[in-house]
Amino acid sequence: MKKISRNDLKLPYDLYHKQALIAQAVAHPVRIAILNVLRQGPHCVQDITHHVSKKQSNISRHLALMVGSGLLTYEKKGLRVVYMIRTQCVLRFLDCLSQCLQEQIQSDSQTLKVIG
Amino acid sequence: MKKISRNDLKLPYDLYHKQALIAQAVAHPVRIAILNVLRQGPHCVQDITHHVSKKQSNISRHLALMVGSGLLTYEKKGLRVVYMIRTQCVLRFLDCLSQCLQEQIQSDSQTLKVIG
DNA sequence: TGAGTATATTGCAATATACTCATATACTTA
DNA sequence: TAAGTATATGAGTATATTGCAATATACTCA
Repeated sequence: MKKISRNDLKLPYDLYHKQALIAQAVAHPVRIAILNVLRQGPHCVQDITHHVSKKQSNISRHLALMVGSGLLTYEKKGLRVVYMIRTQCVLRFLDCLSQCLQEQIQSDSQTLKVIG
Repeated sequence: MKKISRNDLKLPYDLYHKQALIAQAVAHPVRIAILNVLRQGPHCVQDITHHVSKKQSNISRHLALMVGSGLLTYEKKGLRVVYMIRTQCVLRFLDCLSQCLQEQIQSDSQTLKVIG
């Protein structure tokens, strides 16, 4: 996830790199679980940790990563830090993933039919 | 829908894992570049390699990964192996990434306005 | 101020990923 | 069959990611 090539792909490659960072930020089961919690509304770390049932330090790391990638934002409320989804696109993204799975399953069963 | 006691996320977690695999398969600049080539239509490895300007072995591995994740499929045509996008969702996925970037930029400039 | 709570960060160890070179495989055609 | 071409793969190395335990930081309230 580094090196940039020299020719006509230089411009798009930079764009692709940014897009990859976003996809990467979603590409982990724990992070998807977190996003599905936050989809219901803002939650503090404690609540998220409880829902996802992973260690707090672990959750904290994943949250920091997603903030860094621009997927999430947060507000400090006293002791609590309340995380929330930053842009609508993240939700579309999740829906897109669901649809992908669906389509793959359909495509698979199609293949099965053809094979017999 | 029965209720699960302690680890209520165990079931979805399996789903999230599968979704993460799909996101992961897209989460690399070279793979996004490849997808944008294949979006124009089926291409053989040679062509893709030329467009993306990376080593053939490297491209080959990325292709194999995306086939494994169900994003791509291929047909052997003599010496050539022609790769193509398997399901429409992949294209929506790419569009979604573009939109994400756009929204993030908008959100950023919004923040700038508020601050300064 | 000090105890208590929520969150973030650090230092590992284990594992996964990416890249490259060299080589193997599969196919075509002279 | 031999030579040539397109693609895939093995092996080695470098780097990134993940999870956990321990610790640090930040905040609240008595």
